[in-house]
Amino acid sequence: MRRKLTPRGRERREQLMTCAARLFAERGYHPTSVADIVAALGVGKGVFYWYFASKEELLTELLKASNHDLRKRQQHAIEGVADPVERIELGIRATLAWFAQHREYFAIIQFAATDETFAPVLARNREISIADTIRHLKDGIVDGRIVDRDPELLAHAIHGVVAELTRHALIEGDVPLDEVAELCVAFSLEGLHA
Amino acid sequence: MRRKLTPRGRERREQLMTCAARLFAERGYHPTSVADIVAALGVGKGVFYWYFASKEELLTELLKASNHDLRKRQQHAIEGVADPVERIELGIRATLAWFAQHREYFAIIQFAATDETFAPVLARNREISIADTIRHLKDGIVDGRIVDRDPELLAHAIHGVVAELTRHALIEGDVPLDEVAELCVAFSLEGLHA
DNA sequence: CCGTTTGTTGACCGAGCGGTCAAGGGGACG
DNA sequence: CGTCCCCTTGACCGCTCGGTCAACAAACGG
Repeated sequence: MRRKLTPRGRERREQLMTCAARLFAERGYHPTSVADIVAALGVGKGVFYWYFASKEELLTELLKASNHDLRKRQQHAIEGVADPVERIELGIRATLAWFAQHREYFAIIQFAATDETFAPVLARNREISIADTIRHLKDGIVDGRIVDRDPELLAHAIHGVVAELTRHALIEGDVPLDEVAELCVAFSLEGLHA
Repeated sequence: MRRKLTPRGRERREQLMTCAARLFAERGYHPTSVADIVAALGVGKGVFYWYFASKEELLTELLKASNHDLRKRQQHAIEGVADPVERIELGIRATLAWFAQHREYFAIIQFAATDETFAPVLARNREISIADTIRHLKDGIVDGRIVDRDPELLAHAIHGVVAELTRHALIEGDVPLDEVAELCVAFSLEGLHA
């Protein structure tokens, strides 16, 4: 494993990450061997360990990079919008749109949550995201537009709706994404109430 | 592996399942070896393969048995209640109460969802549960008490809220379960609306 | 008291894993 | 051309895994 990379090296590293992400998503982390990853790229095993210290480190990098990318997209989506309820809505839509473009990561993240080696990384990612949501919720509560309940629990509830409906939309290919996003927002704002 | 078991045999089988469930929850499925399981029980390796054809079969049995138990509890909870909204509420509370008593299974189920070997079993369990919820939702929609939106998506939304808040309540030990159940119900019924 | 069935043991096996490393290619630069 | 250094190779290592099996113990019915 080396730290300084030439442009060529940086590309290889990215190839490895992309390829590994696809395989992890398809077959799972443990069942995918390092040999599988390098074979899929048609290179020798040493290449892997030139760019990563271990299989474990690769997944950690994958989790960090994907979360960074998602977060960037969310922030870009709500940029310049003041209304807290609207910010929540735009955040939800951005999240769904991101996962639609990076389907592989859903399975990977879900696995990582079950493995105590990676759970900490994921927990940190989630905490940040929850904290963001809590901020908007508090603003909305102050404005009297959002029900006055524990913002942390509310934030988790929203995350739950988004996560499960994202999963459903990604697996059942026939559900139009817009419709799902619509319902995520509507359900979060109004619940089942007629 | 044998099919006919004496009472003594049935007890051993249960010991293995309980023990394995604990280890799977603590360390994960793949990282827990069959040797670990039998060692934790202080028996030889042959015992495992007397009761189960494979490690895979054990987890499948675990998933089926746990789902059967949860479902029994849900049905018992809503038994004799006619009102659809109330049935949904009682179902949610029963689910949370069951997971509070069987914490191990949350991690196990979450892992199983990420492994294509076990995903089908889990998908079937979920389908059944979603179908139950859909029935109540449709009743509520007919009554005009529930918003007229796609019941399937609504059912998934409810499941998402319950799953995520259950996870949060189980991991953050300090959140009182009643309060979480309360919010699950309130959020599902009214959303964020003030 | 013996035969049968049920349950248990732990050494053993082949396979596959994550990870190492000595050796060698090839582009850039003098 | 020589000589760096980045990158690549793939045989190899130690180890653990899921799973097998011949032998044996314990319980039970007759």
